[in-house]
Amino acid sequence: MNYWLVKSEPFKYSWEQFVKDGKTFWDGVRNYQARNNLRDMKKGDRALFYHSNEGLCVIGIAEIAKEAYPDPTIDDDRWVVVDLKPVKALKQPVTLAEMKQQPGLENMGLIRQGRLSVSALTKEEYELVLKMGGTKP
DNA sequence: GCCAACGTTGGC
DNA sequence: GCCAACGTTGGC
Repeated sequence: MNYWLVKSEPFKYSWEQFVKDGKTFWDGVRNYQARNNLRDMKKGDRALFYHSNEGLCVIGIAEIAKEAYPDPTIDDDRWVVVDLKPVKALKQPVTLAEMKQQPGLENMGLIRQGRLSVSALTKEEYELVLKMGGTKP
């Protein structure tokens, strides 16, 4: 099982909307590194759902429901999407500021390379963030 | 709204 | 294939 972190601007697609939809395909990735991460996702992997721009916090957990397939929204086979479904919200959102202060998270993709919209997490990082959010895996 | 970080593009 | 210019992202 692998662990990931995906970012979304709440204006564009919020956690609330995600929960309401029950499932979504993760499109709009136009960055090769992020794309490669998407391709590495396996069904059943877990991903933290992060709100950028507003909130600046990890707000919930998603699960990969379907592995990467060509982006249906554009005619360009360079880009792929994955299907995600919500698992649960964190009891307590974990903010970027908290994660920056947290020993053990200094190598997180989100902190080292803030602009990357899809990044990989280690199991330790993933579990630490959940713990900070008062949530059991 | 500003600015830093980073990726991409295009001229040579 | 290098590198400067430019565009985009996202935190502050």
